[in-house]
Amino acid sequence: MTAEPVDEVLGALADPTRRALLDALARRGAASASALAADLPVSRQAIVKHLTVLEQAGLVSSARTGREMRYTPRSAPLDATARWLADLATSWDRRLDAIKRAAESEDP
Amino acid sequence: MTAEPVDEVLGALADPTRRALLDALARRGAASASALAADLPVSRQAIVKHLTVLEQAGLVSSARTGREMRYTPRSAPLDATARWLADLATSWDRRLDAIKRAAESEDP
DNA sequence: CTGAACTGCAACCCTATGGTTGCACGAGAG
DNA sequence: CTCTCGTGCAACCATAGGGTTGCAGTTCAG
Repeated sequence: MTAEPVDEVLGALADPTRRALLDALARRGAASASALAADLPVSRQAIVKHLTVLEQAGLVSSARTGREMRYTPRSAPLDATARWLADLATSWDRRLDAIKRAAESEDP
Repeated sequence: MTAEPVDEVLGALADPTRRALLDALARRGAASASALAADLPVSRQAIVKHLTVLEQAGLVSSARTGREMRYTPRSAPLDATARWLADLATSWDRRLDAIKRAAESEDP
């Protein structure tokens, strides 16, 4: 049912290290795994793993230049997920409102 | 740095079972753990654990009526998180744009 | 009063996953 | 040509966390 990209985005965003990584990436604009490893308190390998997850979620894109692997943040999935959340919120509100109104018109 | 509620909301939303649980809850408007256990393919105890996580994230509120514990979905954290994500997206865009412009005015 | 319906606590299992280290390989820099 | 930098792969460790079962305690229904 929810095979949509939102799954992966939420999963990716759930990890604090990954969020810090995205933050560092956005600050630099684009960077390699080794460069990012200098910023964060984890090994380069850990960062590579996180970047893989983020890329699968569409939150970063990778491009090789020579021996370097450059990662760039992608905002589109963020926007999509934000809309998804907002829609879900209004959907809840509508439903709860309907239920409340139904109860009011029956009880008293 | 990110001790904000967004942390917990993202973490809570990352789990598919939890999302299904929220969906069932929104559909019913409000329900007890036992009632929800009938809908989902997991034990009541598992559901209780999930509800605890969701409540800590502010996504549901609980109220006891007699021997029943009734849970209600809360949309506010969803909206807040949606706004957070949207803001983050625009922040990225601004930054990347600035970097790109800077590169253009220097290189050629 | 007795039994059924729900909740709450605790002990446990097991897999997913965040993290590490070590090594081998391709590509520039000198 | 050689040295070094950065990547990629693989094995491995340890904890968090999703899930279960069992049991004791409340609160309502008959």
